[in-house]
Amino acid sequence: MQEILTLVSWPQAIVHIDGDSFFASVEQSLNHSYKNKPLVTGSERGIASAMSADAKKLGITRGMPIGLIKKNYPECIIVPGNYEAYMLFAHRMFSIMRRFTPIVEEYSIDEAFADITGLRRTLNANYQEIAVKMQSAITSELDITVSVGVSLTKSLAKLCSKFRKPNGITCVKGKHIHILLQKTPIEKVWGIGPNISSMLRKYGCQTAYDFTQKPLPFVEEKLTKKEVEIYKELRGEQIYKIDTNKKESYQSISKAKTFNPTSDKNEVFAQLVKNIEEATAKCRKYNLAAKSIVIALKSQKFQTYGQKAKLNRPSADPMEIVHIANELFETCYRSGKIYRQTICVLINLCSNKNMQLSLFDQNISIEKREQLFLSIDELNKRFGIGTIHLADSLNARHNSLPNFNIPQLEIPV
DNA sequence: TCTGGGGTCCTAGGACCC
DNA sequence: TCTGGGGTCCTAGGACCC
Repeated sequence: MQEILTLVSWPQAIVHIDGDSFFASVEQSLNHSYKNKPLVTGSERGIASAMSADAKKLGITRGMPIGLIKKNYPECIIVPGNYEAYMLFAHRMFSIMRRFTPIVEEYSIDEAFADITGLRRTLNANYQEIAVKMQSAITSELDITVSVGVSLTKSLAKLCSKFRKPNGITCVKGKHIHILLQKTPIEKVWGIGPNISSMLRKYGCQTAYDFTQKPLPFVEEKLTKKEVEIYKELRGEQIYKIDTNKKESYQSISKAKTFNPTSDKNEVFAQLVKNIEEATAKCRKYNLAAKSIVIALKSQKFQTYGQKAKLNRPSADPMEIVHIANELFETCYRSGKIYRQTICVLINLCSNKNMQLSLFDQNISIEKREQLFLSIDELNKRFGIGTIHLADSLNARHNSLPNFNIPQLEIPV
């Protein structure tokens, strides 16, 4: 038996904070009449995105169709997602954490890590007390609850925050890590999914502890770099640093939308064009341009057919991309087949600054079009997404006309 | 969970070059 | 024509996350 390393109890202290049913909690914080009631968010997507504790008690789960919830749980409050509010709450949560330490990583909309190593003296409290202070500041100022984990590494802190939920706090120092790991089934480890865990179970690893007791050469031989890193993290060795950089760019941007299954070619293509418009708009928002695109169609039977193409030049121009996508679409689309989703992925993104124009591009028309789409972005921002769109996506929009008195403008490709 | 939407990173294998 | 060895880059696809 190998001993898990940690002669010192706290070589480093990492906090992980995880919002409890975050979207639902924000809705309840904003509207007190929702408190202590079953509530789900996500009506605009047709499935439950998040459920309040009372909704969970009824048996409502993530991904459950909204129609089914309405039918079976008429008492449940159903609201559309309000992402701006969720982001605002997230920002507040992160700033509260930054009062304690500048080393904060915004991991997702409802999760963050913080490094509080060495702050006991400054803050005049032990690590657990610091975590408790963070938690109560968030709860009292935002009126939501969060679960908190503290341990030696990000992977361990994440296990801790999951250990007691909701509104829990779990603090595990080096000499007690084995207890936490023994109570953690292998598939609950962050980064170990169904595939790797079923493989590890075949080698006798039922719990995270069993995994950490395998010799390092075994892990290196049977698994990949990622699992080796997780193995070390679980043994208390810090591999993943806290990344304080804010996310400001993307490797890829995708848009997918499920619709009522149809074999109507024009409608399927219109759905694709709509996705392209939305993806390229996001691309322009971040001053990015795509070097390649992928389009895919998902059939009613959940088979996916995709095609990829390189663009002549990096672009975020929907008219240009629709043109290429049209050719790809023709090779994917099978007449008579019923489709339920189209997907557009912009990949190999680069900055749109200093973009090289190819020899044959007509610079003036490209610049004019860029101006045009910037103006359209501004209008869509002011009056609502889809106020102005390409004529090709009209067939995908008949159910979602905006309800204000601006005529729909369409731009022919 | 008869299955929504948006991401990231890693690896193996092929193409191509010296 | 056969053979050797090494490097880089790209791509498809797997696996996982929230």
